[in-house]
Amino acid sequence: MNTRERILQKAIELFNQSGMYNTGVREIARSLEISPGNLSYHFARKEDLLVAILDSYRDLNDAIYATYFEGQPELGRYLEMISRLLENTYDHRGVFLGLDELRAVLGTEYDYPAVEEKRRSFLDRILVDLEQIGDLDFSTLDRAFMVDILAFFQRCWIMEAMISYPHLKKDRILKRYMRTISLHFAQVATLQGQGQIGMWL
Amino acid sequence: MNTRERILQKAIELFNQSGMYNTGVREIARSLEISPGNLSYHFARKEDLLVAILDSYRDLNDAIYATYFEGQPELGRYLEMISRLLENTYDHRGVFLGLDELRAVLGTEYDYPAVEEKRRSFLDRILVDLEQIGDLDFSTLDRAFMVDILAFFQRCWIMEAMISYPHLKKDRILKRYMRTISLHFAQVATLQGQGQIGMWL
DNA sequence: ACAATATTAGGACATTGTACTAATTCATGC
DNA sequence: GCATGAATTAGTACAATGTCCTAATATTGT
Repeated sequence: MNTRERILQKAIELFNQSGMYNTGVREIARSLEISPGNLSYHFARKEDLLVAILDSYRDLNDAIYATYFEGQPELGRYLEMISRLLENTYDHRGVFLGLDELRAVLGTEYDYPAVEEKRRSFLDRILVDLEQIGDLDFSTLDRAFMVDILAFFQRCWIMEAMISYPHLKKDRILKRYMRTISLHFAQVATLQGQGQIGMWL
Repeated sequence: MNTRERILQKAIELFNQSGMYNTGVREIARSLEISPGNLSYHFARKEDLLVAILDSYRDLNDAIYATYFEGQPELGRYLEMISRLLENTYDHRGVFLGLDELRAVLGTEYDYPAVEEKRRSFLDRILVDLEQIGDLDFSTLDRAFMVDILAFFQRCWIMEAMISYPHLKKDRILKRYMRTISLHFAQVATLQGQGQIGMWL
């Protein structure tokens, strides 16, 4: 692991621990036993660290989606994928709490609308497939509204989690929010689909 | 308006504009034409500003709830109240984006779990009333789950709004999220209730 | 081996939040 | 009317921060 990667790893760790604003670049450098100037060489601005972490987050997310799309559509598999997405978000939670900086970066270095659009189109495609194989049924609830709900949930849950349940362990938090999202799916699941939800409730 | 109130007002304005972390105490002082020392006298730490803004937010929220509870329960009145709650949140949005600081303050000066618990109990009480008068029907969707959904929404919408739609005007944003919440109510509204939702869609 | 490039260390700089002191204003007693 | 004490204000000092610059060292390619 080269220096750049070590810095990134440590930044993620410290940001998750105490937040972006409470973690100084000197603290990152000190805990890696490198000089501030060295850190500054690899990441000129603190913002660059944030962008790099966001990239890492997005790459892992993409890989998780890719694995799902390789196999057959199935509600059970989809929920499993969501749980991996939530875990990835949790592991990068530090950057999602520095909203002030995040806002500054979005729209410049990081193309957030594109990420958002991809998320929505993936969601829609997945729901269509799940309806086709008979796991879901959108006769009582508009599919577009379901996409809205899910997209909103996936964007925001980590913020609520860190504010409302900062003391809970990772497992408990993930379990809690997987339960919530499963309840949403229970609303639109067919009998066939219901069978694949039970384990998350 | 005394100096303390002027500072508070300006802090809310500047925090909303550029976020907590991008607004220095000297900038607040300069735009009020007072000395940094004077500001430091009224608010020793920047955190104290945040706490004061949160207090202002909570007081206005309480007043809005109080007005609703003075009258008769009705879905239309409730939605109107929600729109006022959303507006109040929007007007204090600056502090909700400084999540790092927010987390530090919550649990010490500001009793967030209490606020949260109050919100949930109010929500539950309101939904019970609306079911009783025949505007809502919770035979298909658990009322507790509806409380979860609404509480989650009210906590998080402003963060999504500032990240996803930073360019939109206040009116458009409020309209958008009132539509979303109305769609949630449409799921559990009786025919009698449906009539009071239309104007928000 | 040497030249060119990449990496590292150390420190300078402006800016930040905060703390301190002295000056000024204000309110309240007589 | 004025003296006294408290409240408010201004100005500045301080440590810590993010950023930048320069010189030294390590690495690479030929």
